[in-house]
Amino acid sequence: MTENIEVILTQKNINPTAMRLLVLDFLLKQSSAISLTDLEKGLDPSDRITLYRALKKFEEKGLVHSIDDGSGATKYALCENDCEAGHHHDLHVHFFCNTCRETSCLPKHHIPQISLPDGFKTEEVNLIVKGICNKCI
Amino acid sequence: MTENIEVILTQKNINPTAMRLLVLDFLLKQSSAISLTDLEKGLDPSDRITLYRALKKFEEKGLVHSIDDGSGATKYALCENDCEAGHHHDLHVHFFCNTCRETSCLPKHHIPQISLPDGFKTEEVNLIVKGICNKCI
DNA sequence: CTGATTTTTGCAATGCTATTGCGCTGTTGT
DNA sequence: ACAACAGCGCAATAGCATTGCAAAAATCAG
Ligand SMILES: [Mn+2]
Ligand SMILES: [Mn+2]
Ligand SMILES: [Zn+2]
Ligand SMILES: [Zn+2]
Repeated sequence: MTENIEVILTQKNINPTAMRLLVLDFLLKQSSAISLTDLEKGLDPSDRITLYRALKKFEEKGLVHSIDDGSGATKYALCENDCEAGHHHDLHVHFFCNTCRETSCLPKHHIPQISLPDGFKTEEVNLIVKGICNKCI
Repeated sequence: MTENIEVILTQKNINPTAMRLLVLDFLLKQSSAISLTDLEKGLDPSDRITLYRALKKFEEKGLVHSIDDGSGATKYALCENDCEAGHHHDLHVHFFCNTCRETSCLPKHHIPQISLPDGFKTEEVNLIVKGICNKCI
């Protein structure tokens, strides 16, 4: 299975270092998006900055996308496989649960077309729905 | 006109202090949402914390709403007149210009209904569109 | 294999933003 | 005048993001 993880990194042109294998392994086990602090706690003891740079590298190479859910800490989650280096296609809704404070990707839920006033041009859209998740009902 | 500003505060049950009159006056002059730092610079020399508490009070009383546009600093803008203390109705789209970095309310552009998976319940929606604004075309 | 080069890593340090505590001040009501 | 209270200014703290730099590890060239 480490083999498997290594392949994923290599296919994305990411040098599969020990630390990166650990990070990707951890990400694969998550059911929701995680913050850098979550990652740091999950892989304790590891250097926060190194983990930060691993996530940045993954993001740059199209392996993860970052989510600003308004909690103050950026969250990270694996991309669907159609993302490429420098260009993400994560145009889906993100859900933040006000109870368990977990952030989830809803890849099946695409962001609807947003009409804008004349002269405005859309480049990206960030849609966060906050409420109660299915586990907290 | 100071009279006018004072009335607005009083109607929202906000004690019209000198500092709050200045803050509201400044807010009324803006064409886009502003950060605490913008306010601080605009009203220089004023104590940042006092301004912060003025904005928080305004928000609590339904006079302004805060916007998390992903820039790292919370932005504030006056509410449409239907907001009340403790309950905002600012379900409109916000636009962040990647060029001039200004954040605008688009009160005419309501957030569409977002469908969620079974078991998820919506409480609020934050929709930020990023792109080029009409002044920066 | 060995020295040079590039990549990763770990740690220190910095910059912002948000938020709270607390004492001083100025206002208000008795 | 005095007590009670609201508002203000300053200090301090906490958390997150980001960069610089030097040691360590992996890669490459001769
Ligand atoms: Mn996502
Ligand atoms: Mn708005
Ligand atoms: Zn939940
Ligand atoms: Zn603009």
